[in-house]
Amino acid sequence: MNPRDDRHDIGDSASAVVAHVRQLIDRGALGPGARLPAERDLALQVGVSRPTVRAGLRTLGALGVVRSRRGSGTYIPEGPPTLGAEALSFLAALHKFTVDDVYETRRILEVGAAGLAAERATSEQLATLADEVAGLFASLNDRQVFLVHDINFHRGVAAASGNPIVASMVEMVSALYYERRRMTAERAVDRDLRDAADAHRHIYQAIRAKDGERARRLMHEHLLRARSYQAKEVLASTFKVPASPRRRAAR
Amino acid sequence: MNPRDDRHDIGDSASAVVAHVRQLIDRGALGPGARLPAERDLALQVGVSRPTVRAGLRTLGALGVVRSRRGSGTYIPEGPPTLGAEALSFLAALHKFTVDDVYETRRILEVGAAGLAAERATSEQLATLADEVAGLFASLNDRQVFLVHDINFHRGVAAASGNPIVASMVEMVSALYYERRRMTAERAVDRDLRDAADAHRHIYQAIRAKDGERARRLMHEHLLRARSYQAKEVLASTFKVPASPRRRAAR
DNA sequence: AGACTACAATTGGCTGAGCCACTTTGGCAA
DNA sequence: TTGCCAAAGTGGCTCAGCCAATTGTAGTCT
Repeated sequence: MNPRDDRHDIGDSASAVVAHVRQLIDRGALGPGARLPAERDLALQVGVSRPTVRAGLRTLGALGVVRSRRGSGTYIPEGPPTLGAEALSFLAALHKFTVDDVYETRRILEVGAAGLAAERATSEQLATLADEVAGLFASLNDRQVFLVHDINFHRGVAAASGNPIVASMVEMVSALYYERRRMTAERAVDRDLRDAADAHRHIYQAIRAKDGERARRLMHEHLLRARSYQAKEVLASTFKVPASPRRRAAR
Repeated sequence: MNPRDDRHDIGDSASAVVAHVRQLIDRGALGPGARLPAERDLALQVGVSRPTVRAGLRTLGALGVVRSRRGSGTYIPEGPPTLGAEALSFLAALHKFTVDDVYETRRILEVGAAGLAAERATSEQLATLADEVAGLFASLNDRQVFLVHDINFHRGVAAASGNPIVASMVEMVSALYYERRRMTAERAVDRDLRDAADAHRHIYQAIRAKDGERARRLMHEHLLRARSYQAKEVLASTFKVPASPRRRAAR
C-alpha cells in the first residue's frame, strides 16, 4: 500500500522489523494467539532481506513477544502475559545477586500480591491454591515435588492478585528462585517442610476469608522464615559435608 | 562444515551460542564491561556459522545481556543491572494493561523500595534525591521537565533501596509509566504539581531521617494521590475537549 | 616535538541464494 | 469413511560476500 516506503531510517534495519510488528500490534492487527506473516512475506512488507527479518523476530522472541514453530509459523503466545525469566537469570549471574536480594524482592512483591489476592481472588483461583496446599502436604517426603508445589502456590497467589504486571514479575523472581533452590532443596529439614506447608495453608485461609491484612502479614512472616530455614541449611551443610548417598541415573 | 562433529544437539544451534556465552559468564571469563570475542571467532569456538552466532547474540542483546557496537565489538554493559523495558511495553500493548494496573504495581514495588531506602541510602544517593526534589520545584511551570524529575526521583529511591532486583523492576515500570504519562502530562493542574513536589520532599526527608515506616506511608499516599490526579485530568479532558482556548499562549 | 590527517585492519550490519527438517494439508486409495 | 502419503509451506541454518563504522597507526604538516 505504500510505494513510497523508502528506507529513510538510519538505524538498524532489524529494529525496523520490530517496529513494524509493534505497529501491527498497536493497530490491533495482531493479538494473542495470532500468527505473523511468514518470514518471506514479512521481508517483502518491510523491505528488508529475510535474514534481517529473522533477526528482528529473534529479538521479539527473546522478549517473549513471539514464538516460532518450525514448519508452522511465528505466533504471539496466548495465555497470561509473561516476562521471560532468562533476562533476570543472566543479570543474577552477572551481578552476583544474593539469596537475600531474592527473598527481599519476593517479600515486597508477594506480600502485596497476597493482599490483592484476598480482595479479588476468584473461586477458581482459590481452588487452585487449595490444590497446591494439598500437594504440599502430600509431598512432605519428596523435596523436589514439594518445591514445585511451593512455587506453584506463590505463582497462584500472584495470578489471583488480578494484576498482570505484578503476576509476571512474581513469575520472574519465582523462576530465579526455583533455579537456585532446586539444587539445594534436598537439604531441607522435615520439620521446616511441615512448618512451610502450614504457613501456606494459613495464607490460603486468609485469602479465602478475604482478610487482606492477615494475608499480607502471614506471607511476610512465611518468607522471612523461609529465608532463615535456607540460611540454616547452608550453615549445616558447611559443617556436615556429607557424601552424596544416592546415585543418579545418567544425564 | 562437518556433519560428524560432536554437534548432535537437537535444539537450536543459536541457543548453543547463548549457552556458550552463559558458560563464559558463569565461569567468570566474562563480566560487566568485558568484550566478547568477535563474531567470526565465536563462530569457530562454538562450531556454527556466523549468522547463527549473530542470531544468538541478538537474543542476548534483546535480553540486555550484551550490546553490539559496529566496528568495535560486542560488550557486556557496565553500570547497574537493568532489565529491558521493551518487553513490558509490548506486554502492555498486547494485554491492555490499565493505568490502575501500573499504579498498583508502583505502589507495591516503590513502597517497599522506600522502606529499604530509609534503612540503607548512602549520602551520595540522598544527595541525588535532594537534587531531584529541587528540580521538581524548579520546573513547576514545565510539565515535561517536571515529569522527568518525578521519574528520576522514583528511580533514585529504587536505587537507594540497595536491592538490584527491586531497582531494575522499578526501572521497568517507570519506563512504562513515563511512556504513557508523557503524552498526557500537559493536562496536569498547577496545584497538583505543587502538591506532588511537596510529597516528594517529604518522602526524601523521611528517607534521610531513616524513618522507614514513614517513608513507606508517604510513598503509598503519594502514589494513591497521583493516580487520582491523573484520573481527574482524564475526566476533565473528557468534558472540556472541544473547548478550544481563546488564546494559544499560556504554556 | 606535538598535533593532525590519511589510511588500513578489524568488526558488526546486511544481503542473496540455497539446502534441510518439520508441519500442515489435501487428495488418493483401501 | 478412514487411513495414508506426497507436496507445499515454513522456520533453522549455512555459505560467500559486500558495506559501514570504529580504531589504531603511520605519515605529514605546523
